[in-house]
Amino acid sequence: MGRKTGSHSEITGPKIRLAALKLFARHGFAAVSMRQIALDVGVQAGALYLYTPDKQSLLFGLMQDHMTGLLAAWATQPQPANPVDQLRHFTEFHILYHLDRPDAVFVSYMELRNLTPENFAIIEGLRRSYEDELEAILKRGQTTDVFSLPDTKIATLALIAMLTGVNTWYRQSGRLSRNKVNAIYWDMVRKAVAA
Amino acid sequence: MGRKTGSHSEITGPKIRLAALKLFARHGFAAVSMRQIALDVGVQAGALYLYTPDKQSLLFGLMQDHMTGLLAAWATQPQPANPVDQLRHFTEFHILYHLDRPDAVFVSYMELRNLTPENFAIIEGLRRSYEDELEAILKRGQTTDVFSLPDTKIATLALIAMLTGVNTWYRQSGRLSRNKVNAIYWDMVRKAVAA
DNA sequence: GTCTATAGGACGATAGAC
DNA sequence: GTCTATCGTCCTATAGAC
Repeated sequence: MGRKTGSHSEITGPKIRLAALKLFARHGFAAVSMRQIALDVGVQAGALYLYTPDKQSLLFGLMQDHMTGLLAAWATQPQPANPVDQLRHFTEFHILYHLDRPDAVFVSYMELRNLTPENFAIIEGLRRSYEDELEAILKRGQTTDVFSLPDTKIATLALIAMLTGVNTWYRQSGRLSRNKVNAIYWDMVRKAVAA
Repeated sequence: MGRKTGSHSEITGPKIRLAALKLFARHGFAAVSMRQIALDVGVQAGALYLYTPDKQSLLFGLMQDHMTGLLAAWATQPQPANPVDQLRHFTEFHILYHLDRPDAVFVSYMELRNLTPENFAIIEGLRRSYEDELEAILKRGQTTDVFSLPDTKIATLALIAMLTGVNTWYRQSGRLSRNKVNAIYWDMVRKAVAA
């Protein structure tokens, strides 16, 4: 209660990261001050620098963790036998993973231009790795003639853009369950790539 | 050359808007200062306020002009007879119009959160109007059984997200012509909504 | 119409007390 | 580990000279 000072950093680091993610998603990296983050956490601005060397590193860490977490989660997914099932699994995985982390997704897509060139290159590499996972599925289906695509790379980007778009309109209180959303998008994805 | 002062505002207004659009797209609204815009235009910061009451109005004007321009351009397009041709025409129109205005598109999609609530409501209304144009096409095709969609509203949002995604990767110097891009996307759009 | 100058405040980051 | 206090810089917006 009245405790104004003392050592209670148990979870200050994570709290800072969570507050920064929320505020960056809501107002944008450049529009959020270190003082606002500190206020949200309940510490003074100077205390933030015990946990991050600067504001840029805070942003980069959030984006890097999101992308590596996404890749790691996909890597542990079971791999169905045929390309159609693989694509369905990717579609559902992508939608659910992204719906679960709207702030991290938003920040990772919107704040790329606020990264230093070095940090930008790293995040772009991780994003490319994720795109390659989907493109590999499309290529396999193309080879076995279950998919028909004029350009697998562009199809990859088009599908990811379409699927990630869910985050711009989905609301938990809306008329559609997550399963229903999955079904609607899978119907379009399946047909879009079909032979 | 040496002219440092005097009256030469002939095109200062448009120059300010163009510079602001470029800088907002590149660095983000919150990260760009009025001084940077003035430097880019070649005037002092104070002079900007002859053309805009404040920074917020500058942003809002850019976004409003983009959205009203988009709606006006679509309104003048010829309307093909059947839903399939209408959808193909919308697909090509959307891709080309957006590829021609990457900065305005980027700002209009990324800076929504930097609008005041009143301005946000206006831009959202314009965006909704544009979405309604596409949904009307999908509904007509659904009625005549040439399209089969579980949910026309979500299909609308999914298609627009997919098409607008072109702007994230297209480069004029790339391997694909705009016509080829149109063809690739139309192939996927056509199949995605097909009965 | 544009300039110079500035008011008034917020910013990122650091230093030193506790 | 957190605080208070502060440095030096930058910000938006305005006032008044030309």
